[in-house]
Amino acid sequence: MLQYSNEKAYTFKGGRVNMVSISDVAKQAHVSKMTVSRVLNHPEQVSKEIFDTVQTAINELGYVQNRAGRALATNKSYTIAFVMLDEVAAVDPYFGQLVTYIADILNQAGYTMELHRSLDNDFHAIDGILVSGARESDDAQLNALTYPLVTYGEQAGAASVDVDNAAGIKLAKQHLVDAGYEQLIYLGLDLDEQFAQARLDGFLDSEIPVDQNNIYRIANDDHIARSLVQTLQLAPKTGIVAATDRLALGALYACLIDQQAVPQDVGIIGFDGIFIHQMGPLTLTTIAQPLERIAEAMVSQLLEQIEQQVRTNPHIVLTPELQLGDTTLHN
Amino acid sequence: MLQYSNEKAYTFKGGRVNMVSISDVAKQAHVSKMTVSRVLNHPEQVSKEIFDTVQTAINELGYVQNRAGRALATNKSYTIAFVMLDEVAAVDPYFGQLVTYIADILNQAGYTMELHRSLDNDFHAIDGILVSGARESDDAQLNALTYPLVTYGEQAGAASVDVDNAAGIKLAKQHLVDAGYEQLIYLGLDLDEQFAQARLDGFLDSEIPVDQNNIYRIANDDHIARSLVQTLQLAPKTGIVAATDRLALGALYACLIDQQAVPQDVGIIGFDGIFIHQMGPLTLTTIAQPLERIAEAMVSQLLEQIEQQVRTNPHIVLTPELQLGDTTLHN
DNA sequence: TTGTATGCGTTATCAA
DNA sequence: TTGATAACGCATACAA
Repeated sequence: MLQYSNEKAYTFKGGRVNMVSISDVAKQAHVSKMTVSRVLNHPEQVSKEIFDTVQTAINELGYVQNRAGRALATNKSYTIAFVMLDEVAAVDPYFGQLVTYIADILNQAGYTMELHRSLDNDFHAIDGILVSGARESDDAQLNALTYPLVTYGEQAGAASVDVDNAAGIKLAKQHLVDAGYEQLIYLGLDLDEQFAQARLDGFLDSEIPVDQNNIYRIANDDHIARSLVQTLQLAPKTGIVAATDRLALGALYACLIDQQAVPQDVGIIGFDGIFIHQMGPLTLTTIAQPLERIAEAMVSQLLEQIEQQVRTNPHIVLTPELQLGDTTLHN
Repeated sequence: MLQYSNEKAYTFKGGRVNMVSISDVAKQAHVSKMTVSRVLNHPEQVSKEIFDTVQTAINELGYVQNRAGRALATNKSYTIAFVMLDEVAAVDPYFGQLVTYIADILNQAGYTMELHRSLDNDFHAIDGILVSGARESDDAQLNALTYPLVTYGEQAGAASVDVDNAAGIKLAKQHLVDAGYEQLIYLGLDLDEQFAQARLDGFLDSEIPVDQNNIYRIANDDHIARSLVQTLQLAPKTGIVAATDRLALGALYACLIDQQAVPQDVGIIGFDGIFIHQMGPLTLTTIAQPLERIAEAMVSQLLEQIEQQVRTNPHIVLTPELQLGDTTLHN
């Protein structure tokens, strides 16, 4: 099923085209290579006249800096590795957003982002590493890395950026109570990971007492959540706190199928706020992870380590925000 | 809301740690630099004894090749730029999968993948470019690039890999007819893009005649699709062909709310098969884009250009596949 | 089979 | 303010 049609074909002379180097620019501008280098890196040290001459030459020749040469000379590559250890199938939409934000922010700072999917390969020519989806079993490998490093999610022995998961769930509870829901149910994850535990802890927080019998822990699957919720006898004015938007969506389906009025009789609030919350028959009310702020924090912490040439291990915690949708009552 | 706790802090001596070079290995193994280089690049030219000695030295010292040095010497960087021009919010889950496949495949081939989000920045130190989400307005910029280039989706003057959208929709029609649905409705996109037109063309294909009055074109939004379908009088045994899974999901919501039996009375089939199709109360039957094959085709076509040092413009078309779900009747 | 000399493009150092 | 020289780490060409 392949269609080939060679309309235009030209060779890349000598491997690549456009091999204008700093020497070519220097010749064209009748100055030394160093002067050209200074125009690029320390323009304040160059006289206005020469600066203009060199700039003109650069434009005329279409000179583009060769990063390999610079990397070799400066021992800096202006490249950051983003290592994505999560299973994409499980975290899909979140991944796309995070990687995009990080790439954009790094780009603005003059860096390039490489994408890696494993810690096993050697890293070459990078100035630092960002990691998402690391587990405890990755600790040894992470600690063996000799690069500036920031992880997403708490990690021993490494700088990290994380969301305050417990605070997020407390926010969710408060919102449901404020909206007049009287009985709270928790649809949680049966995962043995730190964030899952923290979200459960948030639900168990004593400020708003809850009934231990109303806590369920299942896999992060909307179909399973739907089945579970369909077995429950939901009293009027029930508020469902789901540990993820995906679970919340399952609860919503259950209500829809069983003719429960959402948000009048049952309120549903999810967690994450990334794509999935808007994929239901109703837009979910959710606790939104501040992905852009997460990306910014990860990058700025990493660049600080690079600049200071010191590896530090701060644990930066960001508070998620309530994002109103159509599955809870509110003004 | 920041918590800092510096447990361990050490400096990166001289910018980075671990600056073992080929010279250090050579010294340790009592050979010349060239012999070390050969062990790495042409092991067959080296005697077994020396090979082992050098390998031992490499392991002992923890030597990692410096890519900048190699790039400078060989004029190859073993780095590919993947330029993602799509709006992430619109194509979210698809993007995550594609970029992941491409990164993995490139990695296996010994390449590193950089992620870019614009064609505006200069590209340095790359061997080739992959592009997704280009529009006609990007043609000029793409043609100005002097690197080996492959785009996803048809593009003038560049090699491209695309899905046979018309064939996919024809597959969908055939499946619905085979399943016994008698009246076909098309829920299409109002976009002015090539793929949207191709999918419509597939529905209009004369092999299975359709009624022009049963064609609707809207934005790619499940809420809008739901509203639209709710206004339709769906005769029993109606088959809905949706141009995207997101539109199909909207149709499914409409049926659910209006108590139409899916798949018994109404059959629904989507297009894309990436994440969204499994996010509904029922798993969608869909025409799945072969993302992994797309990624493989893009990479292999690009590497071929790089190897041959020739820019060619084949148009590679891949056929999508029917993926059965719970929204159509079948055995 | 192994070693020597040279150059890739850039920047830092030092001298003018 | 500008320029000459050396160095970064590696691989190619050539010599031994």
